[in-house]
Amino acid sequence: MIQDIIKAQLANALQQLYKADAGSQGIVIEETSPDYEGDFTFVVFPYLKVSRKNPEQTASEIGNYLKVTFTELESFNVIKGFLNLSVRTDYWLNFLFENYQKENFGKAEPNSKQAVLVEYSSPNTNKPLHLGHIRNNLLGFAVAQILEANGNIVKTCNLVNDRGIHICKSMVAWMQLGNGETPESSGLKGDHLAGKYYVEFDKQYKKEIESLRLSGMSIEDAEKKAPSIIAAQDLLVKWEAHDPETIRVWKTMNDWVYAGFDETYKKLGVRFDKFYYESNTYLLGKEIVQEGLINGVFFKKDDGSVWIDLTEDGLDQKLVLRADGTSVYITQDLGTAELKYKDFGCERSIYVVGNEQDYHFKVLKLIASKLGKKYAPGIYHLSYGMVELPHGKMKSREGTVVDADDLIAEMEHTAAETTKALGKMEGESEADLAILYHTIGMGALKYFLLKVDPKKKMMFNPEESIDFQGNTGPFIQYTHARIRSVLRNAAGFNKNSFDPKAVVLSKVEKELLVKMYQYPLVIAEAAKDLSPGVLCNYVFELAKIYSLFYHDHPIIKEPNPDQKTMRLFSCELTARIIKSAFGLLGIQVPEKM
RNA sequence: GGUCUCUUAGCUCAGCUGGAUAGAGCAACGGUUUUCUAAACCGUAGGUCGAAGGUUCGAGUCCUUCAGGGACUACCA
Repeated sequence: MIQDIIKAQLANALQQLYKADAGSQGIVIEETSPDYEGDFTFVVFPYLKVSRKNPEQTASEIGNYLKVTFTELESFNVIKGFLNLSVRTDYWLNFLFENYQKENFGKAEPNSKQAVLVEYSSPNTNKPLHLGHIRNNLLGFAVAQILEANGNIVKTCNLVNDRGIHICKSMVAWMQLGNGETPESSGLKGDHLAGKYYVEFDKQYKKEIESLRLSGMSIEDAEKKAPSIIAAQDLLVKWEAHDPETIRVWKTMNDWVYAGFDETYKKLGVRFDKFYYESNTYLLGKEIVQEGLINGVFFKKDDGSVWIDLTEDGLDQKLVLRADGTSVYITQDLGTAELKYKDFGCERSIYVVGNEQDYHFKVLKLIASKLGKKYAPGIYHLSYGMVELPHGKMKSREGTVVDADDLIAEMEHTAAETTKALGKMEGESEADLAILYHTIGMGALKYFLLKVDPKKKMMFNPEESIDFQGNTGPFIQYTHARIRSVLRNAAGFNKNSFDPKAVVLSKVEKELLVKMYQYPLVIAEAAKDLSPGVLCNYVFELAKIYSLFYHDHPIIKEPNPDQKTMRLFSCELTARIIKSAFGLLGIQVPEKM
């Protein structure tokens, strides 16, 4: 990379001129701001102490030194303490020529880096997926893809929360009110059917609490004594005792939900290497408790419950095993971590889970490391922010959710309307159009969710539809479609005649080349930060520069064959990068739209 | 109460380990199509980066305090 060469050159210059031992690692250069002439900028302020000259003199001195030693340097200019360096045009043209037809440009050597396990999605099986889950799924998928492109070996898994009191609530309501309703008989998708009874349960439960309260009971008591909740708790006990009828209903309902999830996952385009089910893992972790007791990490209270004291680490005491010997959430997760390590052998393990569980994962990692687990340092909670509506957080029970399937359907619908209104796709088959609408609708939705920093909470207003113009998925997809159209029209053009010396680069043309040159670095940065947003920003900037280039320069009609070739190569590489980057984000790009 | 976190244009968001005059998109207003796809391009307007101190050559970025949001602080998962 040219950046490394520049840094080495600068380090050498500082050494020779001022005897400053910076080492190329310590040198920082940045992209020159567009308002100034140059490609890269070196800020000399930190080195005034060693140069003992004013900023301008120092920068000029370094610039003049580089002019002699650095052959790729075209020119330089100095403004205050900023040394702006321009790289020779040849360098960028050679880059283009060498890479324009590389299928995997930007991606690191596959399987060249550490193995990583990414756990994401992890749904509850009592209700359908909503917008928050979509964010989780897209993030998990994109992060896995990005890590893979970065050279990591990546495995993905999904820990399905298929048991517990919330599942029993749906079951109770269905058993009492369902009259044997099934997805077939109701025409409802399985997960939506289960969700319907989850809501039914809550309605009935609330009514019961209300009437108990009217009869003089306190709220706390009413919440515990309401017949519905008692029924649900009974059911949980029966489930744990493997009562055949309970297990049968549980299995039936869960299977409906899985069929529903499967459909939604397909529409979202996410996949998993392995599914874990909590019904199989919820008893895990007890051996670890024993282990911790033996080596003194845990302690037992008089009632028999087992705890860990994390007060030294600024946290509280935390229960790891109940007095009756049953495990709690953290116990299970410790056990599951062990299981995952056994299954995949990944020392690095990423959990894509909402930021409401920051505390839990802090504790998990801390306990694992106190237990001396090899995988403890590699536990990483990719803590993403909630998706909020104008009224606040989404709550399934209260029906204030943006349903995943509804939203996907709406996005496809809007894509169809917009496409029809533009009228460019007339004559295409219905089947092709359906695929296109899905591609564009999902492109808009995915880009919308992925472009914001995962760590930050984000706002979604259902009243305002997601844009298809500007900084959006469809704009970038459109840029790709446009390039493909140019390349189709240019088919048959003889690309052999390419003499770099006969080419002149305009400002935009050069900007485009420099932008494309950055792609490998952007993948590495996105992987380092586990942030698909970095990639979104990059590909948007690329598409913008391309659009300007396209607007200002003829491509097919360019008379100079070398210039024309250079432009076609630029088109080709831009299209490849857009397709590649969007691929990592899980977004398809159309040939026409 | 304690811990964590957020606050940048009317709205939604960028801003890399401190660097030049704080950037996009949407919304508003005006312009560009006999020419390779106008889901595009160009322009105008819009900001005391929540507030106040501090650190230094330099702070949206680091530190402190305060204000206002949010999350967590379950023998629920």
